Amino acid sequence: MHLLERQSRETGRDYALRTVKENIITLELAPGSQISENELAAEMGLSRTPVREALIELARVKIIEIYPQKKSVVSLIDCDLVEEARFMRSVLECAVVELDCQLATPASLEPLRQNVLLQNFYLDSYYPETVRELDNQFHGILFDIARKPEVFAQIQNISIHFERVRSIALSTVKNNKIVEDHQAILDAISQKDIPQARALMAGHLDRYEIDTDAIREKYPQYFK
Amino acid sequence: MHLLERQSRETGRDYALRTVKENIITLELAPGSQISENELAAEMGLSRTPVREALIELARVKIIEIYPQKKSVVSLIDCDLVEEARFMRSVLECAVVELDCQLATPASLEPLRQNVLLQNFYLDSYYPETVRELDNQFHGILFDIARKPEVFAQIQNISIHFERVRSIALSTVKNNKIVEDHQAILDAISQKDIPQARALMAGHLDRYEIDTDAIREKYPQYFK
DNA sequence: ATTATAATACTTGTATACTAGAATGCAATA
DNA sequence: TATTGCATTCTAGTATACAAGTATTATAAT
Repeated sequence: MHLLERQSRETGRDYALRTVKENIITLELAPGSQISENELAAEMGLSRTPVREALIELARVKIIEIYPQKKSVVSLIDCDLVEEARFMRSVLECAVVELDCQLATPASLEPLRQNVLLQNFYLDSYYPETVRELDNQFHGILFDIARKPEVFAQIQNISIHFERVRSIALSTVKNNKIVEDHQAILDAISQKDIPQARALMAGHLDRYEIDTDAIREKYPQYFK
Repeated sequence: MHLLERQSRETGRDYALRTVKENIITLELAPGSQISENELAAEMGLSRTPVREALIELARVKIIEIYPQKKSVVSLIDCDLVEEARFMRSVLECAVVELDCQLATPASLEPLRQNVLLQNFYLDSYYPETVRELDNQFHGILFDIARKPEVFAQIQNISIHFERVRSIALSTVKNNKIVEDHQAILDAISQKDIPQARALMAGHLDRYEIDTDAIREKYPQYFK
């Protein structure tokens, strides 16, 4: 497992959660692989308690499955769940960009502009993690402008199914399409063009859906 | 605190979660009141561990706030959060009834019909808990028909903010309006009338929003 | 009387010990 | 050889002990 640096004031539980989550998304902890509270605890230099608390949280969104007294495994990729996550995001994000068109001001759009600039900057540098982080930030800012930060937080829980698939796709799929999408969405919001913004967002999130089949070809053992 | 009956095979954590959640919704654990892992554990006949795990889960949706090494409290009613929960539900439920109009068959609608019949039956009997349970079931069935069960599960997490407000409102607001809404939504789905179904659902969920102000008048100390 | 300080009694966070159940492997027996 | 049974060794669930931080309270000094 790839260990992250533990941040100051970060509780053991938060550290464990962040680490395990990251390793699941990057497939370092592969779909279907067994995980042990004891092993993880030892690797991260923690006791079982904080690790266990983190795993419970991950089990709640079905990204890991806990079989009591038997074992815990990283869930296989479940296309139904990925579709549910996509549906949830798509529906909510489209509603949010509509709010953004109504609520955005030049000032509140500035962080968004900065973000897209950074995305363009890192596009050719090949830092996949940074690109993914900026992508997440972009969407998070949209929820902030719409004053729905907690909705975004809740979406992110189930979105891990989505992100795991996406992290595979990012290596093979051109990121420039994604950044172009973001730029176009930003422009539509600036012009307060609600139908256009909604359509662009819907198309943007659809991009990831298409990739699923290709990934399944490549890694069939990762799928349910 | 009002103790529930522990179900067979229910883990201590699930029992604690169910109990605390119920007591928060019914205001038995009032907004703003301090809670202690030790006290709760003693009351429920458990140790701190399963209780603590339940509280962590509730803190994740901000229905309780944990101040490390200080205390934990039941969150005051936060109108912004209630609005976010309402927004999330409204947007997703409207999208789901649209799917229902497309996917529903006479057979798959049968559970929904049964549910509405039961709601009418209990309407005059004054079992507020049963009515609330049937209400939840109604909405859950809509998500099942649309094949989005996990989305419903996730919504329910944040919806506790909503439900807490609703549980106060139910005593004062006429339930028959709600059951009438449900009947009308069911009819619209049967007729595959998408615009009507969406409009009815939106109006249905709006009912709860209106009540918030009245409750605030009555229990100002419960609000942030 | 008031203020400062120290003791103490709480809180949650973490580590560890113990319990119960399930799987595995080995040995004994048919 | 095949099968049964027991022991070992996993697992997660729970209980408890301890650590670290905060608030309160009491006591003592000014």
